[in-house]
Amino acid sequence: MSDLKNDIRPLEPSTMTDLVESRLREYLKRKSFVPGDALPKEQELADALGVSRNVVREALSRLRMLGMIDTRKKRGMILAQPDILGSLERVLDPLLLGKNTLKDIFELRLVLEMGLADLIYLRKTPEDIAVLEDIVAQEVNKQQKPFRVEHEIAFHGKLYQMTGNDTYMRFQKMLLPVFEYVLDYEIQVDGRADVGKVTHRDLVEILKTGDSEDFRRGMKAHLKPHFDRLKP
Amino acid sequence: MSDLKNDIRPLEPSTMTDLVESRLREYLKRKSFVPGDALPKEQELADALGVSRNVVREALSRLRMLGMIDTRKKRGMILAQPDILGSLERVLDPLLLGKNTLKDIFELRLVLEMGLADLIYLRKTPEDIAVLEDIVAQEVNKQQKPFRVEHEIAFHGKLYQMTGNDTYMRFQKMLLPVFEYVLDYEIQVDGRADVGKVTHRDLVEILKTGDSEDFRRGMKAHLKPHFDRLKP
DNA sequence: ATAATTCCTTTTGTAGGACATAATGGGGGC
DNA sequence: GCCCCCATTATGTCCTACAAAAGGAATTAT
Repeated sequence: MSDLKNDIRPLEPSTMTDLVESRLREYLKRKSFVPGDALPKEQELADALGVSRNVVREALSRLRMLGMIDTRKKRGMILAQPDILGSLERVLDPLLLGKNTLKDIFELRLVLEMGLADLIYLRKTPEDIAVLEDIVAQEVNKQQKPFRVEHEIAFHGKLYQMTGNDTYMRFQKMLLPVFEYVLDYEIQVDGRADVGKVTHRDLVEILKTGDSEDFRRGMKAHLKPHFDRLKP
Repeated sequence: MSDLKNDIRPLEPSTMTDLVESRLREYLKRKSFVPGDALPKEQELADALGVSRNVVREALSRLRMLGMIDTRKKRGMILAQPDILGSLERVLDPLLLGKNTLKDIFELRLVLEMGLADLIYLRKTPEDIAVLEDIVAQEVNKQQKPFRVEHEIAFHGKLYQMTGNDTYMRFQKMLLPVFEYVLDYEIQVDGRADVGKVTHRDLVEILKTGDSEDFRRGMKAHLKPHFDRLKP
């Protein structure tokens, strides 16, 4: 279906800024700059490309937003390590995304939850378990809606932190608002807000005694209501 | 550790362009525009914000890159549906990323592979299986390096397509180059390039006769050499 | 009267110049 | 030799002007 759109690009009328942006990106790649290297000045780039400094600045502004370059007055610009998720963050607004994308992200978050098991069993420590037990201990006090969500975030957030994978954790955190948004919508439509048979407390118990397969099965059961929502 | 960096932002010296960008984003959110709505003209925005059109244009250029807005001459600008992965694509260059991020992405890709099972068993069709069998049938002819990679991509790509989740599929496709890059590096270092005990052919067999748990176990075995690389 | 064409208006895209600002590196003073 | 101050310089911001494209209006032909 939309498979084609990945192979052949929609051919949008590109402006000078677009061209300069891609030329700059290509230039950075070709010269194999490493983070920290100094880049030519704006005026030099403009002259070399045969465009006005204005256009160059618009293109640079984009790269700057992505964190690919850092600029400081007088020093000029230096290549930086882009924050890959920073750009995602700006765009991940439930209100801006289409229905299909929202559905995709909902599923993606479930996939990420299921994938926790392998990494967690590779890196969990007794201290981590203690923190988790602390979190579930406070669960009983927090049954109302705002507290429940807060608790969800604390628990699952800790799990992600235990993977020792920052990117993974941040990515999941960014997906959460979209997830909650879709959930709220679905609940408004069909009314049910079931909760899985396996609780947070059960999951912690599995972490202490079971293996990664057990944990994954437990997580699947914990998330079952969400999986049941998925359409074939 | 870098947990703090998510709660309190590094306070970078923001330029007018940065401010305008965030103001615009906030404005779009607050007015709850829907895709297709017309936005004020550049000059009006500049006047309202008390900055030059130049600054506004730099900010708009960023939003345009993210696909949040579309502009056509005379018509003005309209809100568009951002392509959430488009921005990621621009930044996901193995040469630009730090070592930690590369490692994170390597792991993330493994997590995504493990998560295939649930969605695939929800949506696979007999036709999909037939295509997969076709792909593995050609496996024998392609053992040399470039062909092997191509075959890997064909097989795993088809699996992702079977999830019916476009975002998931594109995301994985983007991660692949990074994955291969890390792999090449690791192999250069320690020389071994093992392959899992479970082959593609085995996986297809499981798809035909087993359940999602079987498939997941099979995938884990298939990816075992990669998992073994992970450090605790 | 309707349809097609042409012209006009409007808004974005690009150019070029000017000046403020801040940080750096060197020169001068102690 | 160390510290402070200043000139230099690259970026940040503003302004003006004009080209180009695309809608809309007006005009003409059928």
